[in-house]
Amino acid sequence: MKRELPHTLPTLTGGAKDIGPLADLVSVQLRRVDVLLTRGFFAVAKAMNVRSSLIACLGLIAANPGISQQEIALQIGSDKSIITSLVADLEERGWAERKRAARDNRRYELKATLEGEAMLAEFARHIRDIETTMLADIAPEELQTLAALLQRMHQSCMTALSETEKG
Amino acid sequence: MKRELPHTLPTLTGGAKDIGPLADLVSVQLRRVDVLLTRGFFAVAKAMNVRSSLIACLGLIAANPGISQQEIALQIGSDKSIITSLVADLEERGWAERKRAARDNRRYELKATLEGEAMLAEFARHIRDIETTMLADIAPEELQTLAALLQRMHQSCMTALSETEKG
DNA sequence: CAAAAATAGTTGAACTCTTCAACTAATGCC
DNA sequence: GGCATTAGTTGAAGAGTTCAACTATTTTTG
Repeated sequence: MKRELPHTLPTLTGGAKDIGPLADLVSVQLRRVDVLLTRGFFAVAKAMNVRSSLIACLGLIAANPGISQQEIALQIGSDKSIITSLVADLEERGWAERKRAARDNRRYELKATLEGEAMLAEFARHIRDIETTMLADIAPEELQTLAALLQRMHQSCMTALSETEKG
Repeated sequence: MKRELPHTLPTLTGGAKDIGPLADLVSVQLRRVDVLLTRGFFAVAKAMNVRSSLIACLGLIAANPGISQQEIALQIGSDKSIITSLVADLEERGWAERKRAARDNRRYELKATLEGEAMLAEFARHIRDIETTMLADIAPEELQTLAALLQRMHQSCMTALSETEKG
């Protein structure tokens, strides 16, 4: 039996430390929480014996049937060669299928299987449980506010990035 | 000159995709934004020729003079062996110093040099600029609300984790 | 229409980062 | 004094990423 959590947990020695002169940066604040929440994500992934990137990949496929590997790579922000191995893995596990696109024989059209969908649902359920525990002190309305804000932040970032790209 | 951004940018093919059945998870929403914001962080780190973890390490040292490598490892959530190489790197660059603790000759007491502090300040300035651009659509009050909420979320996560640990 | 350019996907090599176990040295405890 | 614990170092093994080269297919274009 391996360790359940990917990192040694911060043991809060002497309470929370000052995290330094970068503490007022949004990206630092965000990451600080993300690191903790992601522990849960990794723990579940490990318990279910999958790479966490596999989940992200399958999630995209389930939500966008017919998506190509190239599009997944762009969406996830990784190299297409990585998607090759992820999709192969998904296929072996019977969670996704790929068939050549009718109109373009280079592309694969990916879709999730029923088993894949079920697996995603189970995964999501576990994560939800962990998040409920971890965010016990935060009111549901606050989480809704957060979700809406994060949504707009994502949009704002994407806009800025795409302008940088062409500019 | 290498690429400025660590990943190929999502090219928004056909607008934002549905990210799937995990979309309502807080950790997924958070990570989605974090990934984008972190691009800026990595870009600056690369431009200044440092590993981003080096910055995190130096930030902790600057904020907590006399901190030990062990404590840094706990705080960052990585293995102590990694801190060894990070601190060695910081020392070579003249950004931090280590001397043995008077009361405990096993520990190092780390502190940032003036150059280290200056470097951190410059780094923070660059990130702030990027964040300003990326989050142009978000009002300052909203970012303050976010910061406060993230602060409480972090606290809530830490509490939950420490209970899991002893329970 | 044929040649050239671009796109989807695969493969493998180099690189980085992380994890883990083994080791030294110093401290604390009975 | 002997034994367990803690701080730090080192190196090997493993996972993940980047990158370039390659095949096959489509699109562009002269």
